[in-house]
Amino acid sequence: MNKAALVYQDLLQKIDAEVYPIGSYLPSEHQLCELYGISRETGRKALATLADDGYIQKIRGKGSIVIEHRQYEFPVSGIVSYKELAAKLHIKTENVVYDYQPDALLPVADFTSLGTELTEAPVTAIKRVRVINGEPAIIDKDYILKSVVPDVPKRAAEESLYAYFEDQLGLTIGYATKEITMAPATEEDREHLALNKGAYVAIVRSVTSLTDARAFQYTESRHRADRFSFRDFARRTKK
Amino acid sequence: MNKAALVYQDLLQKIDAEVYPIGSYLPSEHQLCELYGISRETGRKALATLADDGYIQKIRGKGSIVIEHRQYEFPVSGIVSYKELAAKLHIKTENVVYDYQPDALLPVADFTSLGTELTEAPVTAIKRVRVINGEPAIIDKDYILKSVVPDVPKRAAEESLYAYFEDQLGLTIGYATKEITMAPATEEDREHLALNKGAYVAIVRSVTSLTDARAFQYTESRHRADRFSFRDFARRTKK
DNA sequence: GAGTGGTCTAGACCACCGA
DNA sequence: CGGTGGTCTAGACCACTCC
Repeated sequence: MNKAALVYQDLLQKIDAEVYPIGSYLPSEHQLCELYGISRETGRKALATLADDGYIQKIRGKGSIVIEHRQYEFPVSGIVSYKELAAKLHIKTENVVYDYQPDALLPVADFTSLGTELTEAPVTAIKRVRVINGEPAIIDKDYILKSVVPDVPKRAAEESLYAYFEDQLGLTIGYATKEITMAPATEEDREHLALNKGAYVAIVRSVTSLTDARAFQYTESRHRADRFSFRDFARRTKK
Repeated sequence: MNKAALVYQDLLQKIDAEVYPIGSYLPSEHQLCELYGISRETGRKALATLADDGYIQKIRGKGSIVIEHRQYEFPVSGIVSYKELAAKLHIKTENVVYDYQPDALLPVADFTSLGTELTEAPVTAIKRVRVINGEPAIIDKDYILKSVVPDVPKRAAEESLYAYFEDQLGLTIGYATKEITMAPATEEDREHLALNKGAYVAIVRSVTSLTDARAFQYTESRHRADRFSFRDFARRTKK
């Protein structure tokens, strides 16, 4: 880990432990240099990351004040493995794979010099129900490009896909785009999520890419409306 | 505007104009120094912002590749004034204020050394319907602390609250936290959004703060489910 | 080996805040 | 006025990619 990340970790831990409670100021940038034996720009990088993540607000002429920050929450936020979240929140969870197709096809948009083009790409298709504390809460439909991950064992889907990609295959997840919409529950939703007619579901569609910018996974998550919650922290961009 | 922001703007404009199309590489950091007459760290800051915003992916040893990025979308994304968005998207929009209380009270969580405490704070309370292309789409309920903004003219609510805060009062918006949930439409929702019984609404609750970390506005937006869409770009955080 | 991005430094000048 | 953060520089060393 680099110096800036170490300072970030240390400050964050001290914020959580209320060494620096909400409303108080962190040490000044000059003080951080002395405290950690770093240059000012390095300390500033740590502070910038804390600000990006919503933990502090920097105020010119005054200092960096600790602000109320978002908590870890369930179940949609950034790119965190479902299993990682469940472990952090001490939630009993289980994945039930109810459809597994190791050789499926998915229409994929290709960016060519002439524009977008639709082609069919070989994927592994997996449908799972996330059972939280004994109740079915989410349906996940995953489509994983075989050109990047040739084989996804059913066992990996029952455990954690992310752990399989990162720990077993050594892939590094880079970024994802997500879209949240909502719609009336379908027959399939009602069956697997134990919903009544007229119920709604929140739908989260996401495309996940590696750090080398290869998109390799498309996911559609369908959440019970009464269990769905999403939190976001946003900064005002200068005009 | 600072140099990094200028370079950011210029690169972004060239990405939009497909001078650097999706899948191509931006000039290297060394080349950026010569092109813009800047130091490397300044160029890196511009690139880092582009990466944060989801326009490029930096690949060590190779360069900065342009990736498919999220478009401007309606109606919830970052902190952008509703009016700003509508103008950018060329949408005909109108705000109908159907409730205006210049002297209301709102329970507010106070962070004291002993923990959180609930107190009642004087606010201006405003309820509006956002009419998009002639159809009511969103209810906004705004509560603005009188300790920060003593007076909110009804006229400002009909135009743009953000424009009033920033342009008229000289306040600078810093950041906001948002939470998205969904629930069955209430009687009030059905009346103002022209919904049937059994319909659902998406609810976006947000707290907005200034750059000096003073929270001053609480907003609850209730969206027609069939019109609601939210997009997000997230990077995988290193473990 | 040449070129790329990743990290870090030491120092400079500026703008803002508060006493 | 001293202390704070905001910006920018020129240079160094490293890790990685590709030929």
